[in-house]
Amino acid sequence: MVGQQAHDEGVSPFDEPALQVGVEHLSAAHHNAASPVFLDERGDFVAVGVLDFASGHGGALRPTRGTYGTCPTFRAIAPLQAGAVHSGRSLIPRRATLRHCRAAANSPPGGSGDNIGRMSANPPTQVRVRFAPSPTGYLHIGGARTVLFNWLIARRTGGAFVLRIEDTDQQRNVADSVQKILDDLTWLGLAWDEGPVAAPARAAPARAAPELAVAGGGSGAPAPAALPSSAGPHGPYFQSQRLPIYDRYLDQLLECGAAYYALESTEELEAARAAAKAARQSYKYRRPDPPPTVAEGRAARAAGRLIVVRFKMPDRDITVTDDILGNVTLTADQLEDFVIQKSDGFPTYHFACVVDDALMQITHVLRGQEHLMNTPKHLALQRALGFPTPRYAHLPVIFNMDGSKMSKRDKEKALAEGRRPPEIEVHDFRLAGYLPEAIVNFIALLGWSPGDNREYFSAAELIECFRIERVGKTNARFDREKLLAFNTHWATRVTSRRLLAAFRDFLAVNHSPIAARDDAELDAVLAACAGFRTFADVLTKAGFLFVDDAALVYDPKAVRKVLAKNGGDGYATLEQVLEALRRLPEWSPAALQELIDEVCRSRGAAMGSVAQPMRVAVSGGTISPAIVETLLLLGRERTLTRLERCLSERAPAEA
RNA sequence: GCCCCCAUCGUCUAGAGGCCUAGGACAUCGGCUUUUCAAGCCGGCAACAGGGGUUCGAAUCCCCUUGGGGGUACCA
Repeated sequence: MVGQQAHDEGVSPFDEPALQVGVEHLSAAHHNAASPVFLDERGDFVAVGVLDFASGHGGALRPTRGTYGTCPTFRAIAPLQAGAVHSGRSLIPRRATLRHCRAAANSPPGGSGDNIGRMSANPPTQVRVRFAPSPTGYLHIGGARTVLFNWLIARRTGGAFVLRIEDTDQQRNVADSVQKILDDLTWLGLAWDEGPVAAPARAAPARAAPELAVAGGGSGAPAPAALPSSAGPHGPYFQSQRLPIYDRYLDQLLECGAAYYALESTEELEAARAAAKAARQSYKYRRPDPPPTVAEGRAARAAGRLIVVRFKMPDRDITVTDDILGNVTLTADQLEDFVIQKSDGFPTYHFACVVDDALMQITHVLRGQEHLMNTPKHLALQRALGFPTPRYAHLPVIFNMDGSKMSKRDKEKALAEGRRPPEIEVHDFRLAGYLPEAIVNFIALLGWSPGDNREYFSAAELIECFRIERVGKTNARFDREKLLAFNTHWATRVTSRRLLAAFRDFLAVNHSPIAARDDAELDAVLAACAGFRTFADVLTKAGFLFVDDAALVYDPKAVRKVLAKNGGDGYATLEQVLEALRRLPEWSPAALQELIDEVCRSRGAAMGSVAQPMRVAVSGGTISPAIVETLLLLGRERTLTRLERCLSERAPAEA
């Protein structure tokens, strides 16, 4: 209708008065079909708009409320524009570009309602997402980000978040690592709806109200088997327990000729690759012609040969439609017949993943960008098996600040070089004293942003705000300083009850004897250390409370600088302080403060030259809570004991 | 080598052809506060990788270059 007509004329037929002004003045301005310029009543230049008719897709203007311009496809985004108000000189709609115009035009009207935006052009009855780690260790922080985004989509849409363990590589599987991953996820508060059933947590629960990782009534005790059991309607959720399922589909492919046994040995293939490399040619597996028959393959296996099954990659280009990256096409010559079953009978990742995604009715696949090149394989497999294709979104990668990949090997390297190992896996951050709230908030911002200036988000707020279309394409670097700032923030935002629970978790995972202290004491410590960056800082600042008076170690540098210098002035101060403290009738904040003030006055000294000697004497170093807090926490007896001990062990004075 | 993806302050990012003299946050640098370490408050510095093109107008669209990343397995 109007749109098409406008397209032909190259001028927008506006139907609202405000817009007609622009049209009337159009002739006065420089304009042509491709770039009209609009003037306001006074003839001032106001706007705007680019119509790129030449390249075949319109673009248009939507200068004021309720109408839009020329591009037929533009109509599709009208719902997005509803209610938009423009003021001032600019009449450019904020969120309408050709790019989006096109995307929206391809979606059925009304398809962007209460779902996850671009990822649900065809809203399924239920969104089902999954995280599919292979059990090789603790959960990597990058994996945590992938989990988070999946989880957010599931929670936002009321869909299901499935956890599936991809343990098809028997060499790489690490014992106990499934439980570790489960623990990490639980600690982060990212509960799965279907998947392995977690064993009881090994440390005190960190979340105030952790969502429990049991679905489908998985109330029983963990199975005594090596692997935890699964709960959910599409289980088991361990690929190693699904071998018969893969075999069934494999036979189907073999029988219809879509796959074949490939007889080459690993050595032969390696030699062929090496030869291609030596000849500076790119290697591509060449399908035997004709390929071995199924009977030949089975006979070879029966004879003990280690052979694989390959999938016949169709000889055509394959385009991946990615909700973050757009369309990515791989040409036929880049696609080769790939292995779907290894010689040990296990499926490869590609095969198991496709079969399970289909059987588990996964609708959206969000995974790391390292999987982008795998997707054409998966698409072809889905087509051959008659499976639907889920929507895909490949997430940008997370790197170290120096641009290297964040790898757990970084930890070993640092240790070997005598540096403090960096936190790489979720568990490392837990041990280091971070709050899961801060981790979740921080990693959410790695690749995603809400579009406004907000940065602090609780999990609930993330669920509300997160949209896949706001995930960027660029790789991010992991800025530990910023994480620290987020942790500092969250430590002051969570309730004291929650903070205490998290602190207890920190103490428990670190096997700290302090975990035995009672709530009141730990609460007081936490309060005195307010402003701390991590729980580890709490220990550096208040750790002196938890050692025996006789075992307190004095930092020689602190003693020298604060007590012994200036002819032992610090010690002199201490003697006076000790004397006064002994006579202090009441161990209260006010009384202590008054006492310290009095010592300052009588000595004509600044607060610092009284408080610091005291701090060193009772804590052994220069770092502790505010001095009154410190004395209160320590109590009268221990304070006096430590002051006496400090004076009796007096170091030689320095000038 | 070949294929693919990406490119705004040091870092995470906002940016949807004219709201840009490019915004926010972290870091950093000043200042305030001060009893140490933190925290807090105020302020400053700081970016469109380069080159072409399209356009009246480009951070934004196109091309090339450069840089970064990924893939090129019987790993996932």
